[in-house]
Amino acid sequence: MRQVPPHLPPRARPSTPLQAELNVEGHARQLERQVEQRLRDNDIRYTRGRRVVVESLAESDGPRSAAELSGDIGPSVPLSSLYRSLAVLEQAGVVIPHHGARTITRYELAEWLSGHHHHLVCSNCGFVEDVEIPESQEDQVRKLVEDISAAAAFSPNGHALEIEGLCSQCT
Amino acid sequence: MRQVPPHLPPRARPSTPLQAELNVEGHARQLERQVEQRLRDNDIRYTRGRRVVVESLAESDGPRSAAELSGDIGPSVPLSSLYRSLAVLEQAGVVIPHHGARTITRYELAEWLSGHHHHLVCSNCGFVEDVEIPESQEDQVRKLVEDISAAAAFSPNGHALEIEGLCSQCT
DNA sequence: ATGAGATTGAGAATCATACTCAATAAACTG
DNA sequence: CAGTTTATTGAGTATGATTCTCAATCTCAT
Repeated sequence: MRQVPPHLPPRARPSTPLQAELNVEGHARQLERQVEQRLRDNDIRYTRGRRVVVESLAESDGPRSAAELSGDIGPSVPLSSLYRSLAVLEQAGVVIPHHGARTITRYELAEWLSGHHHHLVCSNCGFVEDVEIPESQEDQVRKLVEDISAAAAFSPNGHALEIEGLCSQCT
Repeated sequence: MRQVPPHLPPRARPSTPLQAELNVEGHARQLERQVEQRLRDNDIRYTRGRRVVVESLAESDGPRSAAELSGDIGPSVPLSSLYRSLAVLEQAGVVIPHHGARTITRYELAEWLSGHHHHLVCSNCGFVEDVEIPESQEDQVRKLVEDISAAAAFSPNGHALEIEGLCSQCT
Protein backbone atom coordinates (compact mmCIF):
# COMPACT_ATOMS: atom_id res chain seq x y z
CA MET A 1 0.00 0.00 0.00
CA ARG A 2 1.36 3.38 -1.01
CA GLN A 3 2.30 5.76 1.73
CA VAL A 4 0.22 8.82 2.39
CA PRO A 5 1.15 11.34 -0.33
CA PRO A 6 1.86 14.94 0.62
CA HIS A 7 -1.06 17.29 0.26
CA LEU A 8 -1.86 20.80 1.31
CA PRO A 9 -3.28 21.45 4.74
CA PRO A 10 -6.65 23.20 4.68
CA ARG A 11 -5.34 26.66 5.34
CA ALA A 12 -4.42 29.54 3.06
CA ARG A 13 -1.04 29.09 1.47
CA PRO A 14 1.43 31.87 2.30
CA SER A 15 3.31 33.29 -0.68
CA THR A 16 6.90 33.85 0.42
CA PRO A 17 9.14 31.62 2.52
CA LEU A 18 9.43 34.23 5.26
CA GLN A 19 5.71 34.84 5.34
CA ALA A 20 5.27 31.11 5.27
CA GLU A 21 7.22 30.57 8.42
CA LEU A 22 5.55 33.40 10.23
CA ASN A 23 2.10 32.20 9.21
CA VAL A 24 2.75 28.60 9.99
CA GLU A 25 4.22 29.49 13.33
CA GLY A 26 1.39 31.86 14.07
CA HIS A 27 -1.11 29.23 13.14
CA ALA A 28 0.63 26.59 15.20
CA ARG A 29 0.69 28.83 18.25
CA GLN A 30 -2.95 29.73 17.82
CA LEU A 31 -3.89 26.10 17.46
CA GLU A 32 -1.96 25.27 20.62
CA ARG A 33 -3.80 27.97 22.48
CA GLN A 34 -7.18 26.77 21.23
CA VAL A 35 -6.48 23.22 22.26
CA GLU A 36 -5.12 24.23 25.64
CA GLN A 37 -8.21 26.32 26.27
CA ARG A 38 -10.53 23.53 25.29
CA LEU A 39 -8.80 21.03 27.55
CA ARG A 40 -8.64 23.49 30.42
CA ASP A 41 -12.38 24.07 30.04
CA ASN A 42 -12.88 20.35 30.47
CA ASP A 43 -10.49 20.03 33.41
CA ILE A 44 -8.07 18.01 31.36
CA ARG A 45 -4.36 18.66 31.65
CA TYR A 46 -2.41 19.53 28.54
CA THR A 47 0.60 17.37 29.27
CA ARG A 48 3.68 16.68 27.23
CA GLY A 49 2.32 13.41 25.83
CA ARG A 50 -0.91 15.03 24.73
CA ARG A 51 0.91 18.01 23.32
CA VAL A 52 3.15 15.97 21.06
CA VAL A 53 0.14 14.07 19.74
CA VAL A 54 -1.63 17.30 18.83
CA GLU A 55 1.50 18.81 17.31
CA SER A 56 2.16 15.68 15.35
CA LEU A 57 -1.38 15.62 13.98
CA ALA A 58 -1.21 19.32 13.17
CA GLU A 59 1.86 18.65 11.04
CA SER A 60 0.39 15.56 9.41
CA ASP A 61 -0.80 15.68 5.86
CA GLY A 62 -3.67 13.28 6.47
CA PRO A 63 -5.33 11.15 9.13
CA ARG A 64 -2.80 9.13 11.11
CA SER A 65 -3.14 5.84 12.92
CA ALA A 66 -1.80 5.25 16.42
CA ALA A 67 1.05 3.21 14.97
CA GLU A 68 1.89 5.92 12.44
CA LEU A 69 1.82 8.58 15.12
CA SER A 70 4.07 6.45 17.26
CA GLY A 71 6.51 6.33 14.36
CA ASP A 72 6.25 10.10 13.86
CA ILE A 73 6.77 10.83 17.52
CA GLY A 74 9.42 8.29 18.34
CA PRO A 75 9.88 6.09 21.37
CA SER A 76 9.49 8.91 23.90
CA VAL A 77 5.78 8.14 24.14
CA PRO A 78 4.87 4.48 24.54
CA LEU A 79 1.97 3.11 22.53
CA SER A 80 -0.25 2.60 25.53
CA SER A 81 0.08 6.27 26.47
CA LEU A 82 -0.52 7.25 22.90
CA TYR A 83 -3.78 5.38 22.80
CA ARG A 84 -4.77 6.96 26.08
CA SER A 85 -3.91 10.42 24.83
CA LEU A 86 -5.92 9.87 21.68
CA ALA A 87 -8.89 8.69 23.72
CA VAL A 88 -8.70 11.74 25.97
CA LEU A 89 -8.33 14.12 23.04
CA GLU A 90 -11.22 12.47 21.27
CA GLN A 91 -13.35 12.90 24.39
CA ALA A 92 -12.49 16.57 24.40
CA GLY A 93 -13.38 16.89 20.73
CA VAL A 94 -9.87 17.88 19.73
CA VAL A 95 -9.31 14.86 17.61
CA ILE A 96 -11.65 12.86 15.40
CA PRO A 97 -11.38 9.17 14.63
CA HIS A 98 -11.66 8.11 11.04
CA HIS A 99 -12.60 4.47 10.60
CA GLY A 100 -11.67 4.09 7.00
CA ALA A 101 -9.68 1.00 6.27
CA ARG A 102 -9.32 -2.48 7.57
CA THR A 103 -9.21 -2.70 11.34
CA ILE A 104 -7.12 0.37 12.05
CA THR A 105 -8.46 3.73 13.10
CA ARG A 106 -6.88 6.95 11.91
CA TYR A 107 -7.22 10.27 13.67
CA GLU A 108 -7.26 13.83 12.46
CA LEU A 109 -7.76 17.17 14.15
CA ALA A 110 -11.40 18.08 14.68
CA GLU A 111 -12.99 20.43 12.16
CA TRP A 112 -12.98 23.42 14.49
CA LEU A 113 -9.20 23.11 14.41
CA SER A 114 -8.52 21.98 10.86
CA GLY A 115 -11.46 23.30 8.86
CA HIS A 116 -14.42 21.48 7.34
CA HIS A 117 -13.58 19.11 4.55
CA HIS A 118 -14.62 15.93 2.81
CA HIS A 119 -12.79 12.73 1.98
CA LEU A 120 -11.59 11.10 -1.19
CA VAL A 121 -10.94 7.46 -0.39
CA CYS A 122 -8.79 5.51 -2.83
CA SER A 123 -10.10 1.99 -3.16
CA ASN A 124 -6.76 0.78 -4.46
CA CYS A 125 -4.16 2.14 -2.06
CA GLY A 126 -6.43 3.02 0.83
CA PHE A 127 -5.21 6.58 1.06
CA VAL A 128 -7.70 9.08 2.41
CA GLU A 129 -7.32 12.57 1.03
CA ASP A 130 -8.97 15.61 2.53
CA VAL A 131 -10.70 18.00 0.14
CA GLU A 132 -12.10 21.40 0.82
CA ILE A 133 -14.85 22.46 -1.50
CA PRO A 134 -15.98 25.97 -2.43
CA GLU A 135 -18.65 27.64 -0.31
CA SER A 136 -21.23 27.41 -3.07
CA GLN A 137 -20.87 23.65 -3.21
CA GLU A 138 -20.74 23.37 0.55
CA ASP A 139 -24.03 25.25 0.72
CA GLN A 140 -25.61 22.69 -1.54
CA VAL A 141 -24.29 19.87 0.61
CA ARG A 142 -25.59 21.50 3.76
CA LYS A 143 -29.02 21.95 2.24
CA LEU A 144 -29.13 18.33 1.12
CA VAL A 145 -28.08 17.18 4.56
CA GLU A 146 -30.82 19.19 6.18
CA ASP A 147 -33.51 17.99 3.80
CA ILE A 148 -32.50 14.36 4.13
CA SER A 149 -32.32 14.57 7.91
CA ALA A 150 -35.66 16.30 8.19
CA ALA A 151 -37.29 13.57 6.14
CA ALA A 152 -35.86 10.94 8.48
CA ALA A 153 -36.55 12.68 11.81
CA PHE A 154 -32.82 12.85 12.39
CA SER A 155 -31.00 15.76 14.08
CA PRO A 156 -27.88 16.39 12.02
CA ASN A 157 -24.78 17.52 13.74
CA GLY A 158 -22.17 17.12 11.08
CA HIS A 159 -21.66 15.37 7.80
CA ALA A 160 -19.01 13.90 5.59
CA LEU A 161 -19.18 13.22 1.94
CA GLU A 162 -16.97 10.25 1.21
CA ILE A 163 -16.09 9.73 -2.40
CA GLU A 164 -14.60 6.40 -3.24
CA GLY A 165 -12.58 5.77 -6.35
CA LEU A 166 -9.03 5.87 -7.63
CA CYS A 167 -6.63 8.60 -6.59
CA SER A 168 -4.46 10.28 -9.17
CA GLN A 169 -1.52 7.97 -8.45
CA CYS A 170 -3.54 4.79 -8.77
CA THR A 171 -5.49 5.66 -11.91
CA MET B 1 -25.67 0.76 23.29
CA ARG B 2 -29.13 0.29 21.85
CA GLN B 3 -29.60 -2.57 19.48
CA VAL B 4 -30.14 -1.93 15.82
CA PRO B 5 -33.78 -0.84 15.53
CA PRO B 6 -35.96 -2.41 12.86
CA HIS B 7 -36.14 -0.47 9.66
CA LEU B 8 -37.50 -1.09 6.22
CA PRO B 9 -35.29 -2.71 3.66
CA PRO B 10 -34.78 -0.56 0.59
CA ARG B 11 -37.37 -2.27 -1.54
CA ALA B 12 -40.99 -1.58 -2.27
CA ARG B 13 -43.25 -2.73 0.53
CA PRO B 14 -45.90 -5.24 -0.60
CA SER B 15 -49.42 -4.50 0.49
CA THR B 16 -51.12 -7.76 1.47
CA PRO B 17 -49.73 -10.69 3.46
CA LEU B 18 -50.06 -13.03 0.54
CA GLN B 19 -48.48 -10.61 -1.87
CA ALA B 20 -45.87 -9.94 0.75
CA GLU B 21 -44.78 -13.52 0.89
CA LEU B 22 -44.75 -13.89 -2.82
CA ASN B 23 -42.77 -10.71 -3.28
CA VAL B 24 -40.31 -11.43 -0.54
CA GLU B 25 -39.78 -14.90 -1.83
CA GLY B 26 -39.50 -13.65 -5.36
CA HIS B 27 -37.04 -11.06 -4.30
CA ALA B 28 -35.02 -13.52 -2.29
CA ARG B 29 -34.84 -15.89 -5.21
CA GLN B 30 -33.86 -13.13 -7.59
CA LEU B 31 -31.16 -11.95 -5.21
CA GLU B 32 -29.84 -15.48 -4.93
CA ARG B 33 -29.68 -15.75 -8.69
CA GLN B 34 -27.88 -12.42 -9.02
CA VAL B 35 -25.29 -13.39 -6.45
CA GLU B 36 -24.81 -16.83 -7.94
CA GLN B 37 -24.32 -15.30 -11.36
CA ARG B 38 -21.82 -12.77 -10.09
CA LEU B 39 -19.78 -15.42 -8.29
CA ARG B 40 -19.90 -17.75 -11.26
CA ASP B 41 -18.63 -14.93 -13.48
CA ASN B 42 -15.67 -14.60 -11.17
CA ASP B 43 -15.03 -18.34 -10.92
CA ILE B 44 -16.00 -18.38 -7.29
CA ARG B 45 -18.14 -21.20 -5.96
CA TYR B 46 -21.41 -20.40 -4.25
CA THR B 47 -21.05 -22.84 -1.40
CA ARG B 48 -23.26 -23.46 1.59
CA GLY B 49 -21.19 -21.27 3.90
CA ARG B 50 -21.27 -18.36 1.48
CA ARG B 51 -24.94 -18.85 0.80
CA VAL B 52 -25.95 -18.64 4.44
CA VAL B 53 -23.93 -15.46 4.84
CA VAL B 54 -25.69 -13.82 1.90
CA GLU B 55 -29.10 -15.03 3.06
CA SER B 56 -28.43 -13.85 6.55
CA LEU B 57 -27.38 -10.41 5.34
CA ALA B 58 -30.38 -10.22 3.03
CA GLU B 59 -32.65 -10.78 6.01
CA SER B 60 -30.79 -8.36 8.24
CA ASP B 61 -32.21 -4.98 9.03
CA GLY B 62 -28.83 -3.25 9.06
CA PRO B 63 -25.12 -3.86 8.67
CA ARG B 64 -23.95 -6.89 10.64
CA SER B 65 -20.59 -7.70 12.15
CA ALA B 66 -18.94 -11.09 11.80
CA ALA B 67 -19.82 -11.87 15.40
CA GLU B 68 -23.43 -10.84 14.91
CA LEU B 69 -23.69 -12.92 11.76
CA SER B 70 -22.21 -15.85 13.60
CA GLY B 71 -24.96 -15.46 16.17
CA ASP B 72 -27.60 -15.23 13.45
CA ILE B 73 -26.31 -18.27 11.63
CA GLY B 74 -25.48 -20.51 14.55
CA PRO B 75 -22.56 -22.83 15.14
CA SER B 76 -22.84 -24.58 11.79
CA VAL B 77 -20.36 -22.10 10.32
CA PRO B 78 -17.23 -21.45 12.40
CA LEU B 79 -16.00 -17.89 12.75
CA SER B 80 -12.89 -18.47 10.71
CA SER B 81 -14.96 -19.67 7.77
CA LEU B 82 -17.34 -16.80 8.23
CA TYR B 83 -14.52 -14.31 7.94
CA ARG B 84 -13.26 -16.09 4.88
CA SER B 85 -16.68 -16.06 3.30
CA LEU B 86 -17.05 -12.36 3.98
CA ALA B 87 -13.64 -11.68 2.44
CA VAL B 88 -14.52 -13.65 -0.67
CA LEU B 89 -17.90 -11.99 -1.00
CA GLU B 90 -16.32 -8.60 -0.53
CA GLN B 91 -13.80 -9.38 -3.27
CA ALA B 92 -16.67 -10.27 -5.56
CA GLY B 93 -18.47 -7.06 -4.68
CA VAL B 94 -21.46 -8.84 -3.18
CA VAL B 95 -20.89 -7.47 0.26
CA ILE B 96 -19.60 -4.12 1.47
CA PRO B 97 -17.73 -3.47 4.70
CA HIS B 98 -18.85 -0.61 6.83
CA HIS B 99 -16.17 0.60 9.21
CA GLY B 100 -18.36 2.59 11.51
CA ALA B 101 -17.62 1.99 15.14
CA ARG B 102 -14.68 1.10 17.30
CA THR B 103 -12.70 -1.88 16.11
CA ILE B 104 -15.46 -3.92 14.55
CA THR B 105 -16.43 -3.98 10.92
CA ARG B 106 -20.00 -4.44 9.82
CA TYR B 107 -21.09 -5.70 6.43
CA GLU B 108 -24.08 -5.05 4.24
CA LEU B 109 -25.11 -6.18 0.79
CA ALA B 110 -23.56 -4.16 -2.00
CA GLU B 111 -25.62 -1.42 -3.57
CA TRP B 112 -26.34 -3.33 -6.76
CA LEU B 113 -28.13 -5.83 -4.52
CA SER B 114 -29.67 -3.59 -1.90
CA GLY B 115 -30.08 -0.25 -3.66
CA HIS B 116 -28.09 2.97 -3.37
CA HIS B 117 -28.45 4.71 -0.06
CA HIS B 118 -26.75 6.98 2.44
CA HIS B 119 -26.09 6.67 6.14
CA LEU B 120 -27.39 8.42 9.20
CA VAL B 121 -24.96 7.72 12.01
CA CYS B 122 -26.18 8.33 15.54
CA SER B 123 -23.39 9.74 17.64
CA ASN B 124 -25.11 8.65 20.81
CA CYS B 125 -26.09 5.02 20.29
CA GLY B 126 -23.87 4.27 17.32
CA PHE B 127 -26.69 2.98 15.19
CA VAL B 128 -26.23 3.36 11.45
CA GLU B 129 -29.44 3.85 9.54
CA ASP B 130 -29.72 3.54 5.79
CA VAL B 131 -31.65 6.25 3.96
CA GLU B 132 -32.72 6.32 0.39
CA ILE B 133 -33.18 9.76 -1.06
CA PRO B 134 -35.36 10.89 -3.97
CA GLU B 135 -33.88 10.87 -7.47
CA SER B 136 -33.82 14.66 -7.65
CA GLN B 137 -31.63 14.86 -4.55
CA GLU B 138 -29.49 11.97 -5.68
CA ASP B 139 -28.87 13.80 -8.95
CA GLN B 140 -27.57 16.76 -7.02
CA VAL B 141 -25.30 14.55 -4.97
CA ARG B 142 -23.97 12.86 -8.09
CA LYS B 143 -23.23 16.19 -9.69
CA LEU B 144 -21.42 17.44 -6.60
CA VAL B 145 -19.38 14.24 -6.44
CA GLU B 146 -18.36 14.62 -10.06
CA ASP B 147 -17.40 18.26 -9.71
CA ILE B 148 -15.40 17.69 -6.55
CA SER B 149 -13.62 14.70 -8.01
CA ALA B 150 -12.79 16.48 -11.23
CA ALA B 151 -11.24 19.33 -9.30
CA ALA B 152 -9.04 16.86 -7.40
CA ALA B 153 -8.04 14.63 -10.32
CA PHE B 154 -9.86 11.78 -8.65
CA SER B 155 -11.80 9.07 -10.49
CA PRO B 156 -14.97 8.55 -8.51
CA ASN B 157 -16.48 5.14 -8.34
CA GLY B 158 -19.03 5.51 -5.62
CA HIS B 159 -19.93 7.81 -2.82
CA ALA B 160 -21.57 7.90 0.56
CA LEU B 161 -23.01 10.82 2.36
CA GLU B 162 -22.66 10.18 6.07
CA ILE B 163 -24.74 12.38 8.26
CA GLU B 164 -23.84 12.36 11.92
CA GLY B 165 -26.21 13.43 14.62
CA LEU B 166 -28.89 12.07 16.91
CA CYS B 167 -31.38 9.50 15.73
CA SER B 168 -35.04 9.87 16.57
CA GLN B 169 -34.75 7.61 19.63
CA CYS B 170 -31.78 9.45 21.09
CA THR B 171 -32.99 13.00 20.57
C1' DA C 1 -15.56 -42.50 -10.90
C1' DT C 2 -10.97 -39.85 -10.52
C1' DG C 3 -7.59 -36.39 -9.94
C1' DA C 4 -6.60 -31.30 -9.52
C1' DG C 5 -7.81 -27.58 -7.28
C1' DA C 6 -10.88 -25.05 -4.18
C1' DT C 7 -12.98 -24.91 0.33
C1' DT C 8 -13.73 -25.97 5.06
C1' DG C 9 -12.94 -26.74 10.29
C1' DA C 10 -10.42 -26.29 14.20
C1' DG C 11 -7.08 -24.28 16.30
C1' DA C 12 -3.18 -21.31 16.92
C1' DA C 13 -1.14 -16.81 15.68
C1' DT C 14 -1.28 -11.88 14.93
C1' DC C 15 -2.54 -7.24 15.35
C1' DA C 16 -4.82 -3.24 17.16
C1' DT C 17 -6.48 -1.63 21.20
C1' DA C 18 -7.61 -1.66 26.31
C1' DC C 19 -6.46 -2.51 31.03
C1' DT C 20 -3.48 -2.82 35.47
C1' DC C 21 -0.66 -1.02 38.81
C1' DA C 22 3.30 0.98 40.74
C1' DA C 23 5.97 5.25 39.92
C1' DT C 24 5.78 10.14 38.75
C1' DA C 25 4.14 14.67 37.93
C1' DA C 26 0.79 18.40 38.38
C1' DA C 27 -2.42 21.10 40.93
C1' DC C 28 -4.03 22.50 45.39
C1' DT C 29 -3.78 23.75 50.39
C1' DG C 30 -2.18 25.99 53.77
C1' DC D 1 7.46 26.54 49.64
C1' DA D 2 6.46 21.72 51.95
C1' DG D 3 2.88 18.45 52.14
C1' DT D 4 -1.21 16.37 50.30
C1' DT D 5 -4.28 14.91 46.86
C1' DT D 6 -5.38 13.52 42.32
C1' DA D 7 -4.30 12.86 37.49
C1' DT D 8 -1.07 10.91 34.41
C1' DT D 9 2.52 8.02 32.74
C1' DG D 10 5.34 3.63 31.62
C1' DA D 11 5.79 -0.96 31.14
C1' DG D 12 3.80 -4.84 30.83
C1' DT D 13 -0.05 -7.85 30.30
C1' DA D 14 -4.78 -8.96 28.66
C1' DT D 15 -8.51 -8.86 25.35
C1' DG D 16 -11.03 -9.10 21.22
C1' DA D 17 -11.27 -9.03 16.28
C1' DT D 18 -9.36 -10.85 12.43
C1' DT D 19 -6.10 -13.84 9.85
C1' DC D 20 -3.33 -17.83 9.07
C1' DT D 21 -2.14 -22.93 8.92
C1' DC D 22 -2.84 -27.40 7.56
C1' DA D 23 -5.05 -31.58 7.22
C1' DA D 24 -9.57 -33.26 5.82
C1' DT D 25 -13.35 -32.65 2.58
C1' DC D 26 -15.76 -31.25 -1.21
C1' DT D 27 -16.42 -29.76 -6.45
C1' DC D 28 -15.84 -29.73 -11.00
C1' DA D 29 -14.03 -31.08 -15.38
C1' DT D 30 -12.54 -34.99 -17.43
